[in-house]
Amino acid sequence: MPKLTERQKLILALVIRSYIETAQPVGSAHLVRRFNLDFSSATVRNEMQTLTELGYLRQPHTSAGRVPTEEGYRYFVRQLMGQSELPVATKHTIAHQFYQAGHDVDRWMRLAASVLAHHSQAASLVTAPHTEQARFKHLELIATHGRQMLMVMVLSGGDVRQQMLSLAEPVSQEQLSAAAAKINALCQGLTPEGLAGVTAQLDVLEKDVIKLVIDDMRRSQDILGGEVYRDGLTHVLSEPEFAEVDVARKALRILEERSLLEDLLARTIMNDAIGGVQVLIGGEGTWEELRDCSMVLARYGVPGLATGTLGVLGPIRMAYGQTISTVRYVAGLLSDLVVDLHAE
Amino acid sequence: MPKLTERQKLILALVIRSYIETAQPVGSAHLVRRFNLDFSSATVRNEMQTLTELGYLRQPHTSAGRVPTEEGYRYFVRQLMGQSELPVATKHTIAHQFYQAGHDVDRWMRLAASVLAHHSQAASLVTAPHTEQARFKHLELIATHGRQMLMVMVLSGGDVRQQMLSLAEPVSQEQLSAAAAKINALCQGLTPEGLAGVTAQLDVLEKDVIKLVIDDMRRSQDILGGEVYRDGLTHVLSEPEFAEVDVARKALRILEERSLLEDLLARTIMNDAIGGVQVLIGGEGTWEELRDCSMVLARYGVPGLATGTLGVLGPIRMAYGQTISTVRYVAGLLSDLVVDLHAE
DNA sequence: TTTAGCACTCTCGCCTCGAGAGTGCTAAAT
DNA sequence: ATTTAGCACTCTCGAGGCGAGAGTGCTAAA
Repeated sequence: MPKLTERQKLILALVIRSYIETAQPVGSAHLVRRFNLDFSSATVRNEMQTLTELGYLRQPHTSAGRVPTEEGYRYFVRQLMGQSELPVATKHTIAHQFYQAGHDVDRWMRLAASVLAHHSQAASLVTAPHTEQARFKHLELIATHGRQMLMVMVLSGGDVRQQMLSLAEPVSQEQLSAAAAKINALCQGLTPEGLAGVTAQLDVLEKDVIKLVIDDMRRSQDILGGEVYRDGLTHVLSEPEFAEVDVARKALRILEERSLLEDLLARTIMNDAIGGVQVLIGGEGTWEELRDCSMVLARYGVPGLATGTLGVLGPIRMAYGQTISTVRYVAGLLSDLVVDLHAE
Repeated sequence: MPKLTERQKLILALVIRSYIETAQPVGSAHLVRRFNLDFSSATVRNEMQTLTELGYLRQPHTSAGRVPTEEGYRYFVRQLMGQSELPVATKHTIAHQFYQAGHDVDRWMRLAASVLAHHSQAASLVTAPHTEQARFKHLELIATHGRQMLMVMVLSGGDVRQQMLSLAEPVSQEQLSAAAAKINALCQGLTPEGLAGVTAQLDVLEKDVIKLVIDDMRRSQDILGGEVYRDGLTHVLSEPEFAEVDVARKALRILEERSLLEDLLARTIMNDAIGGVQVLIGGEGTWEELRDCSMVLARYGVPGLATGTLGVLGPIRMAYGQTISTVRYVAGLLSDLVVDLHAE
C-alpha cells in the first residue's frame, strides 16, 4: 500500500466529495474551479493519473472525468474522512423523538428505521433486540375455552411471548394458576438449560408447560427470529445508480429476503464489537447481491444480554460521513434502551 | 352502458388475455392466428374499432395494436371473467402450510403475505387482525426494578399487549399481584367503556393501572395500529410497466407509507362486507398514487370481533382471475384463524 | 516541479432513413 | 347486410451518421 502525498489525498477526497454530490464524473478543470484550488488543472490531471494507476480512481471512458473506485471509497472511509459527528441540534431532535416513545420496543424500532432512512436518504433496516441469554421471569396460564389455553411468558428484558395450545383434557383456571405459581417460584431467573434441570420436581401438566417454555425461549434466541424493520425503500429508487430496474431489484432483494439478510448479518456484523460501525462497500468481492451498493452496519445492545443490528443500504456513492455518524448515534440510543429494559 | 355482442365480448376478452400474457399491444392479425378465430382479421379490426369507440380499448399510437383501457379491464373483471377457483391441489398445499403454523398469528401473517406474493407474482400486504370490540381478559403486573414495572394484558382473541412504566414510589410484587387479582376479578370481559365505569371501587394504584389499560385497549382498536406485513416487493419491479423508476417508486410508496395505506384502506375496503373481494383498477380517478397499478383487496375476520385486510398490488395488466381467487381463498383461511382465536 | 497549449478521443444528443407492423378504408364476395 | 381481400397510409423503432463538447495526455516552456 503506497503512501499518498498530502496533495493526492486532498484531490482524492475532493473527487469523492464532488462525485457524491453530483453523481457525475469529475474533471480536472471542474475540480479546481469548484474548490478554488491553488494549483492548476494540469497538475490535478497528473495527480489523477497516478491515483488512477494506484486503483483509487477510474475513468468510465477515455475522455470523461474520473470516478472513485471501490478501493478509492475504502481508502476515503478509512483514512481521509475522519470521525464526523452529528450536529448537536440534530442529536437532540432525534433523541427527543425516541424518548417520547416511552419503553415501547416496537415504536423504538420503527422510529429507528425511519430516522436512519431519513437522515441517510437510503433504505434502512433494524432488527429487534434478541435476547442472547434469555432468562425466565414470569409465566401466566389462562384458560380460554374448553381444552384451549393461552400461555403468556415474560423473559428478562421485558420480552413477552405468547402461545396458544390445546391440552389433553380440560383444566380449571385454578389449577392453571397454581401450576403457573409453582413454576414462577421455582424458575425465577433460570436459563433454558437451567429449566431443563428442575422438571423432576413437577407433575405432568407442569412438565408439559415447561417443555413449551424452553422451546419458546430457545426460539427467542434466533438471530432473526424477531421482526425486521425496514424503511426508506423508495429512497434507493431515487438514486440514479438504480435507474436500471434489475440493479434496483437486486438491492431490494437483499432487504426483502430473510435468508439473504440472515446470511449477510451472520457473516459480517455478528462477530464484531458493539459500538463499531462496519462499512461494506460494493460487495467486497464476496457478496454478489450487493455488487452495486454499500451498507453501513452496526450492532447495538449489551453483549450477553440482548443485541440487535441496524444499518443502511444505499448506493456505493453514499454520503458515508453523514450515514456512519447517524448509524453510530442511533445504535447508541438503542443500546441505552436495551440497558433500560434489562435494568434490574 | 351499451350492450356488446357476443363476438365483441370474445374479442375483448382475448385481447386482454393476450395482453396480460405478453405486455405487447395486440394486433388484429396476431389475434386470429393466436386463437384460431374463424373470422378474418378485417372483421376483428372492425370490432376493435367499435370497442375502441366504446372506450374499452385504445391504441398507444396510430399504427400499433390495441391495449385494454382501465374501463376495458373493469368490464372484463365484472362481466367476462367469471368466478375462477384455485385448483384443489393448490388449495391443499396452501392450507397445509398454514396449519403447520399452529396458532401463531405472526407466522400466519408472514405466510399469508408470502403466499399472496408468490401466487400473484406481485406485491402483497396483510394487516394483523385488529380487535373491533376489545374485551378485557387478564392482567398481570410484574415488578422489575425499583419503581419500574411491567404490565402485561391479555385481550379477547389472545391479543397480548405489554407496557413498561415507572411508578411514583416502589411497590412490592405482593401489592402488585393483589391489585392485578382485584382488577381481574372485577373487569372480566369488559369493554374500554365498561372499564371506565368501575374505577370508583378502586384505590389509587389500581386506578392508574386501569387508566393505562383503557388507553392501551383503545390503541389496539386502531385500524393500522398493528403490524403491516408485506412481501414480494421485488416482483413489481420485474414487470415491464415499472421499468420507469418513478412509476415504480410511486407504487412502492403506497405500500411503504403508513398514512397513504391507512387512507386507502379506510376509504375502500373498510365499509365493505367480509368475503367480498374489491378490485381497484388504475386509481379509479381518485387515487393519484396508484394511477399505474391495480389492487385486489379483501377483508377477513369476524365483524364485531376482529378483522383485518389483505391484498395485492400489481400492474394494471394483472392476472385478475388468479389473483382474485388467491386473495379470496387466503382471506377465508385467515377468517378461520380469527374464529379459532376467539372461540370461547 | 508546475503550467500553458494543443491535438486527440470518446460520448451524447440529434437527425435521418428504411423496415416492419398495424391500421382504416374501399370494393368485391358471400 | 355482413364479411373479407386488397391496399395505401401512418407511426414506431432501431441503426447509422454527424457535430458539439468535455476531458484527457503529452510536450515544451516557465
